[in-house]
Amino acid sequence: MKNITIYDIAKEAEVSVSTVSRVLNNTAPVKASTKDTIMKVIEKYKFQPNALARSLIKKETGTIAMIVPDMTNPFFPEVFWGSENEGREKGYTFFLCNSAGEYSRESEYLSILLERRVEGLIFIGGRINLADCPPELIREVTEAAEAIPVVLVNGNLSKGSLHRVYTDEAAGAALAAQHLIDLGHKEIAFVGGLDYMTTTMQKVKAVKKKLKEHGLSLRSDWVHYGEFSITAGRELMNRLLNGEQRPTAVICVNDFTAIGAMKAAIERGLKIPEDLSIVGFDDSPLSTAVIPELTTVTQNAYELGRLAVERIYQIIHGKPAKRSTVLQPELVIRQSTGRAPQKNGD
Amino acid sequence: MKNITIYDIAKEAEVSVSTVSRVLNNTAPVKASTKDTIMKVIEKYKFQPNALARSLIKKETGTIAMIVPDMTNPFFPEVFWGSENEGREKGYTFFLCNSAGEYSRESEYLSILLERRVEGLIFIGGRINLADCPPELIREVTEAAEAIPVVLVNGNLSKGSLHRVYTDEAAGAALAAQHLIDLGHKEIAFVGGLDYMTTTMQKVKAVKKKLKEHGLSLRSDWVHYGEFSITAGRELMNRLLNGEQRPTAVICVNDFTAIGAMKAAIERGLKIPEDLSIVGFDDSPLSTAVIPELTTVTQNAYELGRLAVERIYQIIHGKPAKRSTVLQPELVIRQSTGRAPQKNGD
DNA sequence: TTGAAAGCGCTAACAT
DNA sequence: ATGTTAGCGCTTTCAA
Repeated sequence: MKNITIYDIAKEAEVSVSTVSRVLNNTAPVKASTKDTIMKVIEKYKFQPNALARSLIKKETGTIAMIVPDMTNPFFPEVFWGSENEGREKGYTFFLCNSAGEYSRESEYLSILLERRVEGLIFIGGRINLADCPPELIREVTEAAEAIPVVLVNGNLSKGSLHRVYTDEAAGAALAAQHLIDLGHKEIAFVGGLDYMTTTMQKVKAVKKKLKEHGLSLRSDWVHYGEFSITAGRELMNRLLNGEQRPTAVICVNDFTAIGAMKAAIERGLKIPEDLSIVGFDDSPLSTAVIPELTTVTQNAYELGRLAVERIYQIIHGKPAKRSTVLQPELVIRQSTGRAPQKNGD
Repeated sequence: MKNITIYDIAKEAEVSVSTVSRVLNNTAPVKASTKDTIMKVIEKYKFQPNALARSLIKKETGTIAMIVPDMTNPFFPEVFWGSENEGREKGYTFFLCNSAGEYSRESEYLSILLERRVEGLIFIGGRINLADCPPELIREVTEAAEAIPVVLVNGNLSKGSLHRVYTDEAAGAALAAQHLIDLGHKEIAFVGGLDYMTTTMQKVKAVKKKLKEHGLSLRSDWVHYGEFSITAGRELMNRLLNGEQRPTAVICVNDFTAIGAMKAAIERGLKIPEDLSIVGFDDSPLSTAVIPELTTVTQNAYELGRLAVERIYQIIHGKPAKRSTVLQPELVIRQSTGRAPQKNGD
């Protein structure tokens, strides 16, 4: 069964292809009557113009791609949702590519997407959070950015030469620390996150700084690095609680690890927040799903995604666009944090 | 800056375009030396062949699309992940389209995707779960299915004429009911889900049937319909608990509502599972995030997605493919269910 | 208001 | 082993 084309429509409507094209895109006035007959034929055959052919000549595909590290962390679907919702109105359709944390997949997708002539690329997670990203991996991205607009979400590469949209994670971590300090906590720990990722490092650094400001310090044996998962949070928390002394409050790298940490603590009979306060990061839907509800730092995932698309749009249309946008996080105080327990014995 | 094409490469390498095409696709033997020089030029210009032009002539785009209702429910990202991971190896890139539950968006995407000549379409949620789907909405999908392979995940339309992959939700609900009955529960309620969606209806029906088998019945004032969210679960549970009598166990339409229900119960001072048993549905990551961990029914989200792509692949390649595949769910018993409380007074 | 014709960048016969 | 050429399905000058 031959595919039906604009030629078939033209022939049946007894006009030229250009006229059909004109009614399809209403790019020029067409007599109402001829327009009518053409529309009839189009509907009769349920003709769908081939977007590929159109893109080929117009050099516009109307597609944007997003590369993410992990769809099971609700943070990323929410960023995607923000992007898609913003882009849809503007006529874009979205490719979603999961790297599963493998840099080789990122590379693979990078080249596939370039071949597909996506008009913009949103990169989140993976190599752009590496404290020390191999030059080759950086190069791939900067090269892509020479061909199409690339926006990094919550990450960085090559010293800020690329467009970025991000939350000030350090400020968020400082907020969390300040909150705990205000509650009288002096023994504060940090749990979760790989130590070679900037997401983790920035937070740890900010917590240290904030504690220092108040004459406190972050004990090195109270910093436990690891994955970003619930399981990891649980394990790391157990390790922490196995130590000689235990802190009265814990700041976690994200909500997943915070929940894992909460579970570990509760399993040991600790009461939250009476015995131990816990702060998460992301304000994902999970944070209100647990009991007690999690005190956490907002990441504005939706807004990050939305802004990334807005930026791409500006770049495509040659509008002035600043290279980086910072979102200030906020602390959402819920039930997992409370006043520091009184010291009596220990 | 002119786009660099296969012609530019050919000219610089002093060969014809066909030879370049040959090394690009290694579709025919090319002398090693010429191949070398061509490769050199390709790398020199970082030439990326235009996938649109290729697709146009080959009539293959290497793309598959998935239409989902809601990215914030972790069930859907997991289905997507299953699809993408299976499809990536086979050379497919994925469009992800969120309908946000609006049928008009589904329609819009349907036609956009057809124009983009995706090679397969995975449809999940939305209209395919409607007990009584308007003919027009059905027609749009069946028409799409005439052009490309369409697979419905956990839904149905037009009496099984379309390809389907789904979990036997009724069997899952029966499993849940049986489990509660085995624990001695006689007063069982159902919470969550819109009453005009098949996901909800099938479950309610199955629970009723199972209870009947055991000489029990599902009181109509113990069935509370609503959205599928945590908030809805909470509200509906509150409504349920405001009733004259309360059940000893509740089956929820999904994990979200189950968690909402759990929260409502706990807020009222009920102990789970001592006072009240709760069963969820989906076995999403949430189910192990909460305390107590949720007893739930597996949906095999990843596998559903994977199978959908496998099916599309079979259809494209003309291999025999059965029209529908059913996955049998399993009950995962965790901490939110326990023996029915002893009646003494009330 | 409409038509003819030249491409967009590539692949695939068909030649050589 | 390599080159020539005719499209794929559309948009867009340029003419009429």
